[in-house]
Amino acid sequence: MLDIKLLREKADWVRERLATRHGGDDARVNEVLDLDERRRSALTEAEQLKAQRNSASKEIGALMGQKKIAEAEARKAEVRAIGDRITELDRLSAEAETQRDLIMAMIPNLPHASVALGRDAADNPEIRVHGAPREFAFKPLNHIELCERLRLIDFARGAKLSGSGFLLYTGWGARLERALINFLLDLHTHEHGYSEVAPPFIIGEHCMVGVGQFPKFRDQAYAVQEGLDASTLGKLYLLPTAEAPVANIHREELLAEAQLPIRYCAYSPCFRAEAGAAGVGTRGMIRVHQFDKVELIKVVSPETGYAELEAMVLNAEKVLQLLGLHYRVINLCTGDMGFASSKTYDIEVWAPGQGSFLEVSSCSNTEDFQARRMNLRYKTSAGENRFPHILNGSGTALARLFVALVETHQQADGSVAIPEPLRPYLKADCIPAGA
RNA sequence: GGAGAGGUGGCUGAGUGGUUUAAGGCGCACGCCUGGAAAGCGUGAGUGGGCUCAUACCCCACCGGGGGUUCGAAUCCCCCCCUCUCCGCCA
Repeated sequence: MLDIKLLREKADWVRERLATRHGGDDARVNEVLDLDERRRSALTEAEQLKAQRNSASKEIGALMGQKKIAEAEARKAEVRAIGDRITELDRLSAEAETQRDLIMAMIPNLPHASVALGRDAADNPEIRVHGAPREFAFKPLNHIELCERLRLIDFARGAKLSGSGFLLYTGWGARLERALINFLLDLHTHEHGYSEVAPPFIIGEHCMVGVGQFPKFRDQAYAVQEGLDASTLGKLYLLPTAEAPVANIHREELLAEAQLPIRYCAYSPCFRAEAGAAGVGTRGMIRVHQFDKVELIKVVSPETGYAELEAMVLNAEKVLQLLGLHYRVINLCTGDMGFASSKTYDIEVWAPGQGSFLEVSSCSNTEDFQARRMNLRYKTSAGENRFPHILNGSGTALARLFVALVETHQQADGSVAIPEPLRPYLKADCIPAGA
């Protein structure tokens, strides 16, 4: 949510900034300003009348105390008329406010000044590259072939259980997934200073609104209902990312400045309906309805927000470095950024079997956009209440990391070598070919 | 799911229709006092919104949330949420 005061005071500038991003050019700024004006004029009049009524009621109380019943009754009749007008004005201002906030909730965040202008993914500047694609002395297999040969994933039975887009990890595959989760959590908690949290996987609608998933992307979520009781539908959702519950941990709170910075990491499965994406790259494990992810969340002061973002990207990159993977970091241009973000870095890992980069992490500073939506504030030592910056980043997504790992470290004999840092977790230095 | 008890400021705890601008206490900040402290005394302190150049005044709202009754609601009525105790069910 943008600051309504910013819209009032710098409407033209806001419109300009919004126009640089995808979906930002149809933001209904004028409508918001009009509703805001209507709200305030009704509110101001209502408040004046309420002040009148309050003092009149006090007088009536005094008259009653003095047993001047007739006089009191006369005043009552007077005030009753004011009451009707107040009811009407309250209705008008509440209506305008609801409408205003409904539209405000659909307006995306403003891009940070350092973000490159652009239309889409083709305009994303590359920030840095680590390593190089591995050269193979044999013809490398893609992850689907590898998973089938090594029985890491049973694609057919996964689909049999839940439909296409759902994976059944088996044997070494299941163990590798679990090893990766533990490896990531340990790395971020022990080496990078995050505290681990384990959130609910089913979350309230307000959490989705708080991080900006709703109302815009409601059709991308799985809604749950209790049994066949349709009246419970729409209240709870399967989380699309741990960002949704974890960023909301301190919603509606007023933190002390000394509590910042807050750094959380959390493992969770992520559920995505991927509505409209059916048939696009649905084979294998690159785009699925459920995948595991370790998420990083920070709540920090605005002064440190962007330094914390840079640090977060490095924390995510460390994962790929330790696993011996080739990757690049890109900066999403204005036209390619997500709804709630002011600045986003994506990390893409090289997958030899695909011959392409796969997005395994997206690190964003949402500035005060999410904090405002969830009413999370902190009190400065000077006593001022401010909205903190809220950052989120994948550290990292698992399914695609799994793909890059097995495709990159496959051996000529059909086995998959396990990078040294991961060995203690898998309790093995390779996934054997004959498994 | 059933029965009961609760939800008031940073904490505690009064308040069942009108000097309550939410008593009192604890804690907090500042000041006085003191060689310094404690005690004591005094002052101050919440959140959001409106008006505004103003973070100055003034005004409105806020006692879990939302409706209602009333000239006036923390207080009365209705619905919902949460916490606790017991029962049922259950990993």
